[in-house]
Amino acid sequence: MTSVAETGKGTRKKSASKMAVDADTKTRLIHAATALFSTKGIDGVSTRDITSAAKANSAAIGYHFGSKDNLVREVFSALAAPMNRTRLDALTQYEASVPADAQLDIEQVARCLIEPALRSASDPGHDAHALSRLLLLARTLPGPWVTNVLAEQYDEVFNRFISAFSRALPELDRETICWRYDFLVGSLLYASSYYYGQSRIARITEGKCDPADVDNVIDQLVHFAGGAMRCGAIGR
Amino acid sequence: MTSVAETGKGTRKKSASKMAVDADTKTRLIHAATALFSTKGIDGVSTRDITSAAKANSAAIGYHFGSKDNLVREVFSALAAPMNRTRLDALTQYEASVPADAQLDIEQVARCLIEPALRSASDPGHDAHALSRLLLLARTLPGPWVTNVLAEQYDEVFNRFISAFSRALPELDRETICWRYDFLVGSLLYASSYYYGQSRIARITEGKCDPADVDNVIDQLVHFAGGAMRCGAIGR
DNA sequence: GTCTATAACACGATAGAC
DNA sequence: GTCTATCGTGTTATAGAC
Repeated sequence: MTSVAETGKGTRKKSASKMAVDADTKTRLIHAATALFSTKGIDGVSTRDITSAAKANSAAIGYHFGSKDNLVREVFSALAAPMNRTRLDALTQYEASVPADAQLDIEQVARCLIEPALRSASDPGHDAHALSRLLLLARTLPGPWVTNVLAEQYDEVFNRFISAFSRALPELDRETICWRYDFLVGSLLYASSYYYGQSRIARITEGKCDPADVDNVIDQLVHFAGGAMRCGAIGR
Repeated sequence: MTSVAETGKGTRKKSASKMAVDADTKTRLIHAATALFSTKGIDGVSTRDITSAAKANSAAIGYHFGSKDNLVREVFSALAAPMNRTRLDALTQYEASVPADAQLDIEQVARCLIEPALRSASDPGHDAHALSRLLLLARTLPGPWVTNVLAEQYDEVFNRFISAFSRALPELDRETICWRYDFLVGSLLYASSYYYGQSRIARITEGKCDPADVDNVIDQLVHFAGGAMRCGAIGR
């Protein structure tokens, strides 16, 4: 762990000295791609845009990733994994703070899901700023890169949060909870889209609803989620 | 076509006889573009894809629309206008059925918004099947075509439904209602995306939640909307 | 690993015959 | 109003020098 263990690779990587100190080409490419995808989409960015932004030559993507599509896959995974770890950690921590036989609080559970997403989506300096847009793209224009990657990154989140909501809402059947969870994800992604392009809601409400007040958006959405989840199942 | 009637070319459109019986080129282009955009996005479809699907020659889009972007605008408007007319008509009709000084029912108002969208999104034979995807694209990748067109088509819907929800929820401030309305739009668009590509919710719930049962999806979402709208404002 | 150069093709737009 | 042909530019991917 401390010494040689990590260097053994096909051709010996970087002699274990500087990791991301001055960012090697591959890392720069990933960062540049992330930033560009977040503002122009995937089809809207060419490999040349990326390599020139990363100050690499135009063949670098082919060399390091094989294809543009593989690059997209790596970018997406690199964004989704830490975001979901944050969510799951927050949920774990909250669950640990509640007695084992007690009900969970719906809003607290919802907050574990919502806050990390909106917090990073609203921060242009945060890498995960791009993530919600990639997720919306994955939903709207499923390209080849979507396959498996979405499932790998999100199935665990789904299962953990469905369990938590079930524990918060013991009287509600699982099917209803799954529907509402998914609807909530839609609201969350949509709200994340406030933070690129001009947001419609600010214009149409003449600034009364201002996405820039992130804390308020989070509170509003958490409350929205609470009300939606809490109401009784359909009697039909 | 038996004689000379169809040969008149210079000006003089179609001599007012057959309108869309055998679909002139311009109409065929719009239909082909709608279908293609709905499955491959806008950047994913070339003008040549459209003209060949419409069995027109490759210069037809330039001639009839001037540019690809104008075509996109026309496609979007042609889809959004009737959809929103349906929604507004449904709302008008419901409002007319309620005494002037009475409260409106939240679920009924929500249903006017939700049902037309999901009903057409889930029907592949319906032109507006493509609309929700274009709307998601407009949110994710705002291209030049978005400008003004979104506002023209949706501002009235926003204002009318905000008023209706306000009448249904007199104790709630307008700002909160606007937030919740917008979150609800996110859920609705996301739910519409069930109907292209493979839907995640069916897989992950092992078929327990099946988008193919459109009536159920509508009921679930209407109920979700009711619960979310109804709960009290944030006390803070 | 980095670079130049280019292959091989797709794009939107348009000119001009019919 | 429809067609062919093509212009100019863009794309991804790759071959080969260093």
